[in-house]
Amino acid sequence: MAQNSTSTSHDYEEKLQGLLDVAATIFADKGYHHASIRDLSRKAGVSLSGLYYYFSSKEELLYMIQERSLRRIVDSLRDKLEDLDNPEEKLRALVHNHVSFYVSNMAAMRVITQEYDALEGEYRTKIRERRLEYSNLCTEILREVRRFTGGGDVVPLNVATFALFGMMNWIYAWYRPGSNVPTERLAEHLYRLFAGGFTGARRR
Amino acid sequence: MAQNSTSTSHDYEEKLQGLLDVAATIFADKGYHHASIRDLSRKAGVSLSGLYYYFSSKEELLYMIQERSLRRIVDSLRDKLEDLDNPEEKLRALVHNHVSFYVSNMAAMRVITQEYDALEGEYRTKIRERRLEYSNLCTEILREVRRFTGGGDVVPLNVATFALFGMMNWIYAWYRPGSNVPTERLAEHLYRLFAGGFTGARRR
Amino acid sequence: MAQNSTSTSHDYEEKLQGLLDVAATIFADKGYHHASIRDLSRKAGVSLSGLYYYFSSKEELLYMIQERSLRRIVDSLRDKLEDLDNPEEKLRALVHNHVSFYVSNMAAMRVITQEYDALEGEYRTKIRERRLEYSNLCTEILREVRRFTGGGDVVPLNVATFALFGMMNWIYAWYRPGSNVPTERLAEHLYRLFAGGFTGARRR
Amino acid sequence: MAQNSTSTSHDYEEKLQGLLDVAATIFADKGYHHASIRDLSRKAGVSLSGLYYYFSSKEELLYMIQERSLRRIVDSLRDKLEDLDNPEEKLRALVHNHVSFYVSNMAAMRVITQEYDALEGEYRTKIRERRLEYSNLCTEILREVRRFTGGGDVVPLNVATFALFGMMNWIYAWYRPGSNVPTERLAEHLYRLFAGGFTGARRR
DNA sequence: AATGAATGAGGGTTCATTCAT
DNA sequence: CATGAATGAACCCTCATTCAT
Repeated sequence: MAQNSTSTSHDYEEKLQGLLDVAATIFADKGYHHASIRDLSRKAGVSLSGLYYYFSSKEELLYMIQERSLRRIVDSLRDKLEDLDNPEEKLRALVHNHVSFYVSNMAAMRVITQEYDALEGEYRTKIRERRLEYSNLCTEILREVRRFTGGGDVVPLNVATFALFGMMNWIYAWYRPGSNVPTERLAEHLYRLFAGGFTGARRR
Repeated sequence: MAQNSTSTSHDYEEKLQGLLDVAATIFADKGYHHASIRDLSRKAGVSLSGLYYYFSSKEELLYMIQERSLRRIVDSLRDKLEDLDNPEEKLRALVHNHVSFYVSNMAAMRVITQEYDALEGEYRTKIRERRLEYSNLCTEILREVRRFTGGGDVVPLNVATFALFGMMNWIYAWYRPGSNVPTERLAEHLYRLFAGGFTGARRR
Repeated sequence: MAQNSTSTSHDYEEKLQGLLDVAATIFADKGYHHASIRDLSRKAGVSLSGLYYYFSSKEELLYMIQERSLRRIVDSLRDKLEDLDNPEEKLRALVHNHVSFYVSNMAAMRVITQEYDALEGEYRTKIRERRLEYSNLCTEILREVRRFTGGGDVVPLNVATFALFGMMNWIYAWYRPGSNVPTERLAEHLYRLFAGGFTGARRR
Repeated sequence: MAQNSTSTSHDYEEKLQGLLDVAATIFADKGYHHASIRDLSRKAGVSLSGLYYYFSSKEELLYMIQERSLRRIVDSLRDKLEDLDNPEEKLRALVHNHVSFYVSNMAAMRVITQEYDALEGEYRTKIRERRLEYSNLCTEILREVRRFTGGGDVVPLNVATFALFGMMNWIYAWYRPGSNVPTERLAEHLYRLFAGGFTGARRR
């Protein structure tokens, strides 16, 4: 209950996350390569060298942004799936989870979507694994949906998976939160567009 | 008819297009900001300063790549639409046109998709106009489709438009030509996924 | 006799010497300027700032390493000289003392040999004095040898002195302890090479 | 005979060599790691970035300095050896060649002597080979000398080789050209010191 | 129509050192 | 005694671009 330690790793974590947030914004705005550590230094009010106490390279910074957001989005999805049995509801949960997370973390999600190629070596490998984990989760749900609705397998599951992610990840290019389409509704639109095509694609 | 001048604008045009192609590949690979004019000089076998005879800045290079490809894709679409009356066939033509062009010009299309923000000022304005022209074309077709199939207007047309482009533009992230899904079939898959959802979204 | 204080200058001295040893190794390996205090912090298992309790600057660290080793080598030489009368034996003692100390303190000796120029101001002055003391000792012995063997003074004493130190200080560049030439023998080889030339140089 | 080309690779070579000379001086003065490319830029009157037209990294600069001097000293030695048969004369030529080159190229030679460890990878390998070539040449001459003078093999040839180089390479630490010992005489002193010990070492 | 040589601005990163705790 | 957190200065290097030739 007591919470009286003066300076703990809690402070560190908080400051680090703050830096990651600012960095995500900058990376989203100018692109990873065009963004400079000096930009971050300026916006975060931390000296250039002081930043390196929190990460050891610009690339690690990029990695941390991607890793943390991917983990959060997948964790939050798994949470929601636990309470659901109906495959279509699961798919619906996935879309709503993704879209809602995307909109509230536009910067980080855009970085994930656009700056994967900027990672190299081990960083890239680890992020690839996390992405794969996520898309596999999606593919499995789609498999259940198809089994459940009895649709023909006209469209390969992986094509469908990527089509869905394409629809959702393109959001950054046009959608602005606070527009006349609320996020909830946007998610529902995308869900219906995709699900309608996916389950209905059998007849033809 | 005469073609006897030793060095004509034909040569110039050919060489320029060659440079644009190489540049598109590099920009697609490394991203606009990370790519360097030196990379282009090396890959194209032209001296660094020699390049500046063909374009006046790196940004103009980026602009030309985007402008030319956008023009070609829209022109080719308009061509195909002329012969069609059925709205669903028009939508189908749009998807096939986009996907087929995308796959055979992966580099340039990726640059269009990902490096729009790298443009500034007048360049950006002009490309925005071309993009708008293209997406308006799409929205109009969707409007016709909806009128034709009599679907309810659950999903706003602009949302649908962007969803469709999202699906198609995500191709670069996963599809490799020569895979076991031929381009033709890929286009058909995407068309059915989208059209099924878009026209079927009324019932629910 | 009493040794009951919990933390004495003995502890301090011991820890300091440990740090100097580690530092000497690092300086020898990477060179003074290329080595970083962070390297020392890592290798010594002491925090970066914690190091500054033991020395006040990187340069002082370098100074202490050189000063202590120079003092030890000269002290040990003086000790040995006390028991000797024969000039040639004195020269032999000098060579053996130097070589044996050099090999067992390769790191520090290499630092002395190579990083004198890195010192500035007072530090440099003090080390210069110690070096001078040592080389004067050598020159004096050579003078005695020459008087004793009656050789002509073809080779100036200072040239001979530096030639001798050159031979001995180059050891770091090629000799590895544990090779098939034991240190004792190495010293004897160098002694004979030099003494033979120095005392024999008269005839010609 | 005509030599009227306006701007040729001759200019380039000349400028490069000039830069290498200035760089060698700086490296000799401050040490490779402590010296900065900015120092070179300043002293050479060339912009920082302009330097990179002539070399691609600080390390390549170091490599070129070492490589060129090593080649020159070995080439010049081979030249002189061609006219000689007597082994002792060959040894004498080696010492005179080394010392005279050393003194007239003090900076570069000091860099070779002191900054070998700063090289890494391929650069290091190549310089090691050149050094080996040189020291092998020396060892072979010593072998001939021993055979010729019939001395016992008390001192291993490699020990003798390194002792000789040690004597000669220590020059930078004390000798100043223009002192009261002319270079010619210095070389002769060192030759006699070494040769006397090496050939005389048999008697004992 | 093309190039070699050069530049200023800015990039990411490391460094020795400090200071409150 | 020892540390975590921070900093200013300096580092090497790359960049898009220019200009005389």
